Amino acid sequence: MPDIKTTKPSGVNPLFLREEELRQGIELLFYAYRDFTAGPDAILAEIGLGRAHHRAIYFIGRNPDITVSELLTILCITKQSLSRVLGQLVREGYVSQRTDEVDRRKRLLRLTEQGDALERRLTADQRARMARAYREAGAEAVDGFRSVLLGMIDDSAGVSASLKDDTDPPDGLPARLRRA
Amino acid sequence: MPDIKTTKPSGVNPLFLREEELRQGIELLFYAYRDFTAGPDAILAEIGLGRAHHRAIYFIGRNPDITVSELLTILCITKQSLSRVLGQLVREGYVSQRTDEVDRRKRLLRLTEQGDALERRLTADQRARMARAYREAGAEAVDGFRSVLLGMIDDSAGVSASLKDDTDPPDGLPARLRRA
DNA sequence: AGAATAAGTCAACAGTGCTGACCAATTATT
DNA sequence: AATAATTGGTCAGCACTGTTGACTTATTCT
Repeated sequence: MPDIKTTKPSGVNPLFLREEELRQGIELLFYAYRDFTAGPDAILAEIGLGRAHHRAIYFIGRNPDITVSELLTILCITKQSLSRVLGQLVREGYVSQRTDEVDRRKRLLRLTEQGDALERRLTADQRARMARAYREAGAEAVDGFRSVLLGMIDDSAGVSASLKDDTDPPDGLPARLRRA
Repeated sequence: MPDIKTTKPSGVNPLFLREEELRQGIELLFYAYRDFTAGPDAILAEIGLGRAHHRAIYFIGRNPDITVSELLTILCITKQSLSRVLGQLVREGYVSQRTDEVDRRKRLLRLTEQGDALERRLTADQRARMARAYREAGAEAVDGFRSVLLGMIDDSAGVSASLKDDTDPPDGLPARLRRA
């Protein structure tokens, strides 16, 4: 039976070290996400919205004139799930829709001023937290943070602009939305 | 209007760079978490469980003989929410409860063999993903990843063993569960 | 004895995923 | 011109997971 206390000393079971290292990563991600969403969630609850609304608002704000199907690609949820959220945001004046003149099937989404105000209020919380963590950890750590997270993302999944920063989009998506 | 393509060249608006940097971090976290939970979720759906069950199973497996209130501290949910999930796990044979002989109010939680098997199956997916990202990014990046995530966690919130690795627990929690 | 703690229970509600079955407008294909 | 594919939307129902609020039961601490 392997001694569970031989973590620090050198020359012990590397498989155990690896396992422990991975589990710490898993837990860090859980805790960070838990605390990362708590702030916005509290604000959202006050105005009768939820986390899904925040996500939609965030990515619409980040990608003005995004279409519904592009948003679906990013969020990885069903059209029906998004529809409920988006409909509510439009009805309550956070998001505006207009028909694309080139392809009149498409609805181009934008934040209204009210939507933009809410987006800033919600994300301010997260930006502050992220900024604090970046500042405390240092620039080098930030690079590591980003490259590990990037490696965890499915290459086939939808990703918003400028994360996987290739020279230009080789796929069918519009310039601001890429896959990899 | 600021040129959105002047990210790389030096000597441009540092506030814009900072904002962009923070937003990329926010998005990376969203995408990573989205893809990180997708695998286990699919397995759980097959057997009629959800993500909350995974969390409970994970932390019980990680902290054998954890009590209900300690688990609540980690998960940051209400007793009623946990009760529903935990009751189901006990009824379906994934988790065992026994009374603490020292303080007979406490219920010590453990995974059964079946629970342990499910835990391994669920987490295997996440470990593999984490391992791949670690391997691709390198040891130095992993350190950065960890220190940034650590900085994002509320110091006052509940955290499982061995993350905030002080010499020993200065608070009222048992040795294996710490706050910071 | 009385207060505090740990756990559990019942009920109701809200948010957010899902499937399945449709409809309508528009565009692309043959 | 007819047909197919795409884009967007809707309604209904269901499951999971969080919330409040109100209580009960054991057990331990003061």
